[in-house]
Amino acid sequence: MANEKKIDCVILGLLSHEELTGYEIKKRMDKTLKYFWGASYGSIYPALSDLVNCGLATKREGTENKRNKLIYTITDAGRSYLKEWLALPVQKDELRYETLLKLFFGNEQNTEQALSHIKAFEEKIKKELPYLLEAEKALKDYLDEDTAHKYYLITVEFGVKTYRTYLEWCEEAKKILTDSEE
Amino acid sequence: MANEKKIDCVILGLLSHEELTGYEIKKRMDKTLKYFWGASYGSIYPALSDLVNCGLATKREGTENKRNKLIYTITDAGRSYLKEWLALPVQKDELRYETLLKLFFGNEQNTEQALSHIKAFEEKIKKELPYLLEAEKALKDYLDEDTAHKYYLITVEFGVKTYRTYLEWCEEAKKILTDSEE
DNA sequence: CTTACCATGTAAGGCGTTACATGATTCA
DNA sequence: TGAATCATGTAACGCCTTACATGGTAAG
Repeated sequence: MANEKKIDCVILGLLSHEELTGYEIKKRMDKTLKYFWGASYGSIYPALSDLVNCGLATKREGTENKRNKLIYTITDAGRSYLKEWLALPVQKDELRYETLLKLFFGNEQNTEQALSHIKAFEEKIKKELPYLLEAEKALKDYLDEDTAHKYYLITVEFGVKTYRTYLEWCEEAKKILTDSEE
Repeated sequence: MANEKKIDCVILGLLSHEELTGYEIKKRMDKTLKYFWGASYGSIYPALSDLVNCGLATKREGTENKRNKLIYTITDAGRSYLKEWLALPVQKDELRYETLLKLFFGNEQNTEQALSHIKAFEEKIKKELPYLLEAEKALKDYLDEDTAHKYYLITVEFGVKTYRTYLEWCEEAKKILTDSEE
């Protein structure tokens, strides 16, 4: 198996508590993981083939509501591999915010432009925050139903807290720019 | 010119207020931009060549303290290009935290392991925060010296605020895990 | 009947890192 | 004299996204 390819680990993680198709994996990721780990079909389907080739998952055909599906299941080897990866220290946490990049060079543009970048960022966050709050509520209500829920909650809390901080920062950033204008 | 290649824009941004060598560009980025935009020599040097080929920068040889250097200067075309890019809306702000990924799948490992990922994250943040605070102080003290400083301050404030929130989150995350143990 | 969603994939290309290769100078 | 830092690059490779290609089903 290739060394610690993250997309493989993510998929194994998702498969570790239910069988899924490639399409469903993408949906799961778009709903819950996309805040800290994105993936496209172009990386998911090839990764699934690799996992099968390496014996970390198995593939079988299935039919559901008249639709043909390729259902993937994690193997024991897959579970071991996942556990080994989880035990290793984190290699990299990376943040790449183009918004901050453009603001950093704000002196080369006019104040209005910088403000509009901040406002666009603010709107995006305000649009996404309700989904996180919804997830937070659902997880808190059913925390005891599944031991996995507290781990999901931890990651959602990260999102809620940072998003609220982002909004506070937007206010402060706008203030710094408008105060210095007059 | 290739369409909006970010590394080109970053370099032009840095060149927009001083001439620099490739080596110095890397140092600048490691000190200030690395919190939201990283880059390696393997991307910087080729990008510099591209910029010269496209007429967005010029290269000249220079000697300083007995050392030979290749000094890059932004051209008028380079300034225009930078301004155009700054005026365009932000395309993507991306966060990729492997720490959150491993915690999301925490149910597949033991609580101790999950806690150790949180602690490692906490330590990394605690180690970096002082540098941000130092930069914050310096920028606030000399805010009026240069109109660019308020833009730098905005990005540093982003770091300070989010890092403090990260530390609060670490406490909460640890609490969620240990409370559910007993 | 046509739009949206379900479902699976491939190919080309972009973008970047790591490791390698080289060599000068400074400082302890 | 050996390590650290200054300084510039290349090559191989990894990993991912975008766009393309295809076709079935559900719902309005």
